[in-house]
Amino acid sequence: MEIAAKYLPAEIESKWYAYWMAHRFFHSEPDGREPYTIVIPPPNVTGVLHMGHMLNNTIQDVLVRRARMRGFNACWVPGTDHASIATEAKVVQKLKAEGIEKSDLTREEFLRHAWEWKEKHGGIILEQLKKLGASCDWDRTVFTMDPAMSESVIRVFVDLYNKGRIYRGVRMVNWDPQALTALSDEEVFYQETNGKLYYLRYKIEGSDDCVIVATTRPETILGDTGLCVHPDDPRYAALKGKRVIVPLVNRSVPVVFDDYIDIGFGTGALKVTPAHDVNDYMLGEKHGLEAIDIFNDNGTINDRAGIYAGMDRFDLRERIEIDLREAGLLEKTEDYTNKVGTSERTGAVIEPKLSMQWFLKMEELAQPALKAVMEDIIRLYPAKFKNTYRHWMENVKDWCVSRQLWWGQQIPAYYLPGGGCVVAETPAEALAMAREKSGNPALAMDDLRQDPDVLDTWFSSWLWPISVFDGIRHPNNEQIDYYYPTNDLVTAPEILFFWVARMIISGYEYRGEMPFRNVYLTGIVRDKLRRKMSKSLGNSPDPLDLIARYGADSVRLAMMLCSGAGNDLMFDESQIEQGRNFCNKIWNAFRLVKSWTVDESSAQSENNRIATAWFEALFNRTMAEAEADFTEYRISDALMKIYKLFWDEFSGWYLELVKPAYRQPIDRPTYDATIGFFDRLLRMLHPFMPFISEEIWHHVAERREGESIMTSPMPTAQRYDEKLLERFDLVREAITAIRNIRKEKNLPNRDAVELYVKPDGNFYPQYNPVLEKMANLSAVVEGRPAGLNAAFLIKSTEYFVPLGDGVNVEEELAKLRTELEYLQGFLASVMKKLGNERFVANAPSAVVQTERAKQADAEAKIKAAQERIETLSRL
RNA sequence: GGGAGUAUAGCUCAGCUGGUUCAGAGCAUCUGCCUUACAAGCAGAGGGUCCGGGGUUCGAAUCCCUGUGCUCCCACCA
Repeated sequence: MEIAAKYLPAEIESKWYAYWMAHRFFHSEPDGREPYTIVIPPPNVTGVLHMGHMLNNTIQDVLVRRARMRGFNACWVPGTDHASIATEAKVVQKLKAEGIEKSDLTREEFLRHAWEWKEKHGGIILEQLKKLGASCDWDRTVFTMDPAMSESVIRVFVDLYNKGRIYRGVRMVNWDPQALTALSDEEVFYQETNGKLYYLRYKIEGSDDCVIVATTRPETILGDTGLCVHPDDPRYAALKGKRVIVPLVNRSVPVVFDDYIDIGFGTGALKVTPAHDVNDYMLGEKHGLEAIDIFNDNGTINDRAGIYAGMDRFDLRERIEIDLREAGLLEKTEDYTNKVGTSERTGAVIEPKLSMQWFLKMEELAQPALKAVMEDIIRLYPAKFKNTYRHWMENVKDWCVSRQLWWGQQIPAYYLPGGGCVVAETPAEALAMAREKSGNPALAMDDLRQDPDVLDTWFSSWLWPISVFDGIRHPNNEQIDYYYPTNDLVTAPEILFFWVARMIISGYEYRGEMPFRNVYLTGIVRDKLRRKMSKSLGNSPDPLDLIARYGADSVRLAMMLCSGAGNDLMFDESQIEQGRNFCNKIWNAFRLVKSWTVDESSAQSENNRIATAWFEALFNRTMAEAEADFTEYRISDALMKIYKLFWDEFSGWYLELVKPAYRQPIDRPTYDATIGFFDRLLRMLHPFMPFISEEIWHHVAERREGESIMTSPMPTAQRYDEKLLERFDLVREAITAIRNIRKEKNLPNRDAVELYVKPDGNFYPQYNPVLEKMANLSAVVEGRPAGLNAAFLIKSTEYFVPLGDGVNVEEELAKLRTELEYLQGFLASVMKKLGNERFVANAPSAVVQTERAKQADAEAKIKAAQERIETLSRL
């Protein structure tokens, strides 16, 4: 059969993915085996695959496939996140393009559009994961707004409310006066804006003196309820107990003292407008100042601002400036640039606005979660994130769980007509509670008003490892009992707090147990300029395009090769080329082996016997090293070792060693050993490169229908002959040295040369067949050649390659002398160390031993060099 | 402003409790080779003030102090 000289992934990938799906290899159900569970960090339901997903999901797939091959009942639960902010924004945008404003729709109408959008786009990202080769149990696909999920979320909210952990409180939100909605911090852009700093005069009550206050927003004086200065500021010491008059408004407000104030900024005096600035709000809380909200939701001024009512906020600023100037209350203005928050959606300038929000008390809940990580019950990889984690958990703030959106789980709080509210899982329960609470049995559902806000998206995803197994609603079901706690979580460090920490908290609160044992924190995928890859920058390649051009295995390999845990990944397409080249290498190694014919009668040659024994040992050593890497989640290191094992050792040395001459057959034992090695190598590679390994695995031996490399057992490290590996390395050194001589002396590779050896304890003649084949020797002769020669030393063994004419004796001598000089210097440094009594006394004996060995080694080499100089000089 | 991390070859990184795997790997570069599996390859080679400055020690890439650069998280300055 003709086999393509280059690996062509496209057909092979779709063929095998379909095969895996048809045989339900990804599916898991509880059984007698030990489970291995990963829950996917659910991607945004309306998102598309980006490079971060590629990295993240490749790692998960490597872990899952490896666990599956190691005999675990592996279960990787996929799903998507409703991502209320991002999805709602997209739906709003889409509707806008159709000429529909969100404000024109009822909540129900809007949600219908949103669900439609979700149905249309929600599956895309999961389909993309399949292209990558992800072995998720697709039968278990979950969406954070599935009825069961939402029910779990609501149940938890009610439970926490009943436990007294959820409360309502006031908080500043970013208000978009154009979209008439609150925005999350992520949706606010801070832009450098040229504005003015206004210096206003506040009259001190009962005096003609003034305090000058600098502000960028003079219009907010309408909401001023205080003036604040630093307690240690000598300029304002006299203001103790005084009140000042707000300009134009003529309101008398107290002067308060707080070390929040930056004495050096402006005049060191701050006007306090609790309703319109976050910091002012904090000051107001602290000092008991009233909050006067002067804005309507659309950014115009409300009735509390007296004569200015109805004006737009920017018109008001100009108007106020004029009025202040006329009243002589404006000291001066200065040009000033500051950062102004604007809406990502509408571009409107954000108005900080007070609003009622729902909060979850965190401090107590956080304790078990803090402890679990600090005591390594849950391990973070890399461990450096423990510090960051601790810092956050020790200073955890209450979690604002309400969002002013429609897409998400609506908060199950119902307000009574006469004030007060009830919190219940269902409207029916709420009604019953409301009737009881109000003492009005006639109360109807329509009399209750449900809180319009939805829950923060993280409030559903923090339950993810439990809720995907329905463990909130049915805490003792078979699934959760079997799969929980999960094993590994793979995610980005950016969401360590938002998501990981909170999952740990909910795990302890709702299962009394950690949600996962290990957290692998990936790096961030950046471009060559170290910029984070993002859609807005347009610097992210399309992952599907990369897969189409290079194959999924190449892309997976590229992601894995350069991504130690927690290290950012500087993405460059050349890395994928490296992956593709490796695929090609594997492919061609397979082509070579496939081309061999077997001679059943001939016995295994000595050369082949050594080769197979050597590779057997090397395979086991590498396997053991890779296993050790895996236990520490050093996945890139493990891959690099396997990569080198295949490319350098198997292809470069082993195959070259056993490769028969052109069109010559190979003996049966060697052929079988080679196929066996290939089989095991493919299985080692499979978690990283599932497609090509499956394809070739089906070619290297006869397989039955339904067999798959992904369900075959992962080889395990066996005991191996270390001595053999050490000795073989000496042979390889000799071969490299001979190749060097050939290159230096221009001895063509195809011309066989003789090798002379002065055998000693470090020379093993049984390996001569290897030497002969790999270095193309005509013979290995004991002793020293008569004429001119090139020599080298390996350990204590001297080797010589006889040379014809054309050797420059002077050049050789010069080279030897510099080498001798270096050796003598080296010996001197070793002797100095050994001559230091404190070193000999204090250093561990092993260290002293190695120094003595260095000494002996150097002395031997010096002796050999001197001898050669003598012989050469005589010529 | 508060906190954390990091600095090693041109690039991306290993280097664990100080001591022969102490200066490493992969990629890139350079030099030979179209050698019947693979030029997406083979064989070789070069490349470093381990960020600067102090200290501890017989001994420091490794531990301590300090300066500088970069990155991230949180809070964002009237």
